[in-house]
Amino acid sequence: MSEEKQNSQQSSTQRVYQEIRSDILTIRRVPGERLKIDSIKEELGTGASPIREALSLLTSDQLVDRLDQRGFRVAKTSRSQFLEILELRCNLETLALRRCLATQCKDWENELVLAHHHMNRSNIRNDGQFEFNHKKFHMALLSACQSPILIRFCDQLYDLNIRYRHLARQTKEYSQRDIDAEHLAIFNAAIGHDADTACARLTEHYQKTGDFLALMID
Amino acid sequence: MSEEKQNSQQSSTQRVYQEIRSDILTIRRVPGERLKIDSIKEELGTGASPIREALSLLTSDQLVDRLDQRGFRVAKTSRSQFLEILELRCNLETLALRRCLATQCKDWENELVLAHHHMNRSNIRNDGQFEFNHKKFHMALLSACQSPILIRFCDQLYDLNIRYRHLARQTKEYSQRDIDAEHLAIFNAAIGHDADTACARLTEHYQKTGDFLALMID
DNA sequence: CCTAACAAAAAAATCGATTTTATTGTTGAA
DNA sequence: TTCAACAATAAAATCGATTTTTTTGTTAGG
Repeated sequence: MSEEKQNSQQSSTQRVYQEIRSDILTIRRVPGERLKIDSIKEELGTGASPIREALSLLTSDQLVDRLDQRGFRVAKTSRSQFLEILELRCNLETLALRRCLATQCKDWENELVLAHHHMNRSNIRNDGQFEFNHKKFHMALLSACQSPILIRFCDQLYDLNIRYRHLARQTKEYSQRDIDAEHLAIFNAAIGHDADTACARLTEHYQKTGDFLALMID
Repeated sequence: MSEEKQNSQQSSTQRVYQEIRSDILTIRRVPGERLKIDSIKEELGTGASPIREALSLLTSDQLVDRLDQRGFRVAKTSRSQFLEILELRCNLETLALRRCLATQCKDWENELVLAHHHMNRSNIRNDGQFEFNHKKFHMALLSACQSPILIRFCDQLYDLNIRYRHLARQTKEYSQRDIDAEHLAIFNAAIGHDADTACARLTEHYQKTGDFLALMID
């Protein structure tokens, strides 16, 4: 009902933006690939203007490169960028997490509990929402840091990293490891207001996933 | 010669982007102001498409807000955002600076020496390039950190901060304090490979300017 | 065989006009 | 007076066509 309304209200630019964004994050459009306006026009059944605008927006997400007078292409990936993202996430997210814990905010705890629960539920039921709820959980850890710009940076880095997960998945079977336990350890430390442990578990979590993925990339 | 060529080569979108960006950074377009396509069309003598694209690019810089179906406006400023930028800059730039010092790169030192020299020269001669060279100096401090994304974040934050300097300038006389000495202290510590001192001087520098500006904003 | 000059094709960039959506202003009923 | 419904206006969003620019392909000269 409200979804239908939203759908018709949503601008063509937004629709194209979401569509191409999702294609890039899941490697349906591969790194380095040219994004021809005419082709996309046919694919998505829309004019050139919304497409160009959507691609412009995607350049700010660092998911698309704009070459003046030579069109757009999907941003390239590289092993060095993967490691760069990993390190930045560890740095920025622990910074944000520490601030959340410092504020002692009840709303934050509640949000975090729910996010963790939803993530686990998606995982058990395998309802196809795990990716979505996984991001929700990680962002919930940072949500009370009182710094919208920092949150934005972390959000961007999260999305940039998704591509590498998909790249690794293509290469080999992507094991579940014991991600649940890792999440739980972060969660418990956060709820227990133990900043040092929470940050340590968070960076361990990223580092482990990182080591695992790094084997498969490049 | 090559400038003329570049000028004609430069796309209309790029020209509009630079133009509006500069207007926003210097408060010629004030925070919150609506950016009407038609008005800008007349002002800059170009069509709607390049303008919409340029504005889309500016949203990624966080200098413009896009309200779906309701156009664009100059991003608002606030005291809390000012403090947020200040704190993030201290955190991210010291992170980058430490990495530069860790790499022991000769090219970096040379670049830094030149940037510092150019900044001082502009200041003495008052050649109108100080703003430009000041940014160059600060970015030179970070340039060898081996993390393009981190540099990009710092660059964005630098530009976001410019607006607050201009806002403060409008309010009252903007004193030179002893900025030269502060820069020199950072420079010397960096050249001397003293990471702790360099970072301390850098954050002091920002904090001092911050305290000064904070009095005048809001 | 290689290269430079040119022509043809493809694609990007831009424009002007049209369509859609939001905003403003007006009227009339409670 | 106050509010709702509607009409008029203004602006955003989009489209289709045109203009530039780049890329590709071909030929002639060395």
